[in-house]
Amino acid sequence: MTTKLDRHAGELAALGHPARLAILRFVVQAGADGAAAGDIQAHIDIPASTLSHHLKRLVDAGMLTSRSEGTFQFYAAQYDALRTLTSYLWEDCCKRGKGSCC
Amino acid sequence: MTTKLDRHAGELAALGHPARLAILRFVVQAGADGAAAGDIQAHIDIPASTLSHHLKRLVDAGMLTSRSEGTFQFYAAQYDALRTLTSYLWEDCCKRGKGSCC
DNA sequence: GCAATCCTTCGAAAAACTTGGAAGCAACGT
DNA sequence: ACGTTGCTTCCAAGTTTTTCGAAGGATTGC
Repeated sequence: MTTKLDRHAGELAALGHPARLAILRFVVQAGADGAAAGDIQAHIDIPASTLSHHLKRLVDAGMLTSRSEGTFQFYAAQYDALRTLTSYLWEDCCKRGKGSCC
Repeated sequence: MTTKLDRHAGELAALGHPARLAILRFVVQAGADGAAAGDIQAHIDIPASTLSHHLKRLVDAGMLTSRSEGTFQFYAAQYDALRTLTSYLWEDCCKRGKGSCC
C-alpha cells in the first residue's frame, strides 16, 4: 500500500527537477487541452529522448495525462492532483503551535 | 546564477522524499517556534544521523531554518518560501489556453 | 572534571536518477 | 510502397541520493 505521504512525496520528487518543473509550468499554462511533446521540446530545448523520460516520469507521478492525436502526443496538466498536492503541504498548519502563518 | 526555476526545483526536490515531507509537515504544524530535532525524530522514527542529513537538506533548500537553544536544535518552517513555491506552480495558469482550472 | 544528552559529521556501500545516441514504431503524405 | 515526421524505448555510463553505524563536537548537570 502506498500512503498519501508517499504518493505526495513522489509527486514532489517528480516536480523536483528543473526540466520537469519547466515542463509542468509550460503545460499548466497551456490550459485544459495541454501541449504537444514537440511544442514542449521547442520551449525547453532538450534532446527528444531525455524529454520523453521526463514526460514519462510526470505521467507516472500523476501530474500529467497524455493523449495521442495522429502522430502528435499531447500532455495536459492534472490540475486536481496539483491542487491536492499544494493543499497537503499546508494541511493543519500551525495546529500545534502559535503564529499566524497561513 | 541560479534562476528562479532552479531554486524552486531544488525546493521541490527537497520535499520529494517521504521522510523529508513528513518532517516538513510536522514542522509546519508546529507553528512559528518550530520543533526540536529530538521531537521530530520521535515522530518519524528514523536513525539520528539519517534525520540530520534530511534536516540539512531542507535547510539548504531554504524550507526550514534552524536555531540552537542549549543542546537542543530547533527547526522552523519558512512559511514564506513555501507560499512562494506553491504560487509559482500556478503562476500564469491557463494563460495560453482555455479552461477554468484555477 | 566527568558523564550524560543532543545532535552533527565521517565514511562507505547500495540504490535511484539523469543523460542522450541509436534504433524502433506509428501515422501521414505522395 | 516509401520517405518523413513525431515521439518512445533500448542501452549504457556517469552522477546523485540514500542509508546508518561509528566517531566527534557542544552543552548541561553533578
